[in-house]
Amino acid sequence: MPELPEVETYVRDLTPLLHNRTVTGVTVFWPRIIALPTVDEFIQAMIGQRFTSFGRRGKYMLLGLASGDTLIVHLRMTGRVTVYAQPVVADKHTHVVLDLADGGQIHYQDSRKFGRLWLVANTTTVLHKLGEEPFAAAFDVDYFAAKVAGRTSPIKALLLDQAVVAGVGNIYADESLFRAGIHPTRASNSLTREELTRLHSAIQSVLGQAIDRHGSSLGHSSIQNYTRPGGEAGEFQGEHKVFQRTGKPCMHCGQPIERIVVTQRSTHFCSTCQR
DNA sequence: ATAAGGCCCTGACCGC
DNA sequence: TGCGGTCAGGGCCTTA
Repeated sequence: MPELPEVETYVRDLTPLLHNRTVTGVTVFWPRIIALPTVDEFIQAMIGQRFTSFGRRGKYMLLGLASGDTLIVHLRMTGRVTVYAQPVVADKHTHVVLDLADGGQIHYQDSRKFGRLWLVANTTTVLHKLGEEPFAAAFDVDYFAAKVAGRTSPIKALLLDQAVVAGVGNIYADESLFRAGIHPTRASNSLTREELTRLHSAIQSVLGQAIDRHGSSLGHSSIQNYTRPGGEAGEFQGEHKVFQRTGKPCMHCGQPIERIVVTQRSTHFCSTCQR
């Protein structure tokens, strides 16, 4: 599942592959993938566009175009973007193909069809509800404490709320809570200032380390498993302390890692180390 | 205002 | 070998 570190890796890998390349044709096989504007408008507006800048906000990729518009891509669960040097036959999971002026192609593939593309003049149209970026100066302990204040839902649910902090998903929520020593079902407003400080720090350090290791590649299927745009696996799965380690010994205390469901999401933790 | 549940999708997995 | 049923999961929407 692409979360912040995986999306950041994607953007960094795509930058040299797409910089200054121009779109000359667009084919949409599954119209629902195009969130904005209409499919016909998307096709017309993308033709002739040149990629000029590359960024990320939360789990959204921001591909800036010479016109000033931005192509926003959210991979959700199973989205992939692959850049080919020559035209390639679209497979059953390819939903959008962009032809490039030099004969190359960009394929958007997504077995679950949850991902979306937007073409917008102003990115706030799509991003306005997001909370702070985890590495922004504005994401300090005071901001975090203010967002948590008065919230009774489990702290795990707050970490997954993109309006609190942008980019944390199921993997990095569990890993952050373990590193901070906090039980995932704790009521958010029961955390002390010291615990919030530990959790804030854990979020930044886990995400930073995961970016350095190009994200986490998990699962068994080549379709479901996240890989970088060039097909390489990430390396951070080897650093996971709890995520998908149910029944295995805690690396800190040796007790088996437990799995529960918190707000409809599988949650992994050590009941000895996390209180 | 927050919180909880449904929805979109389909590959993987399980039991028979 | 095949079939039906269940599950996972991000973010948005609806309902309480």
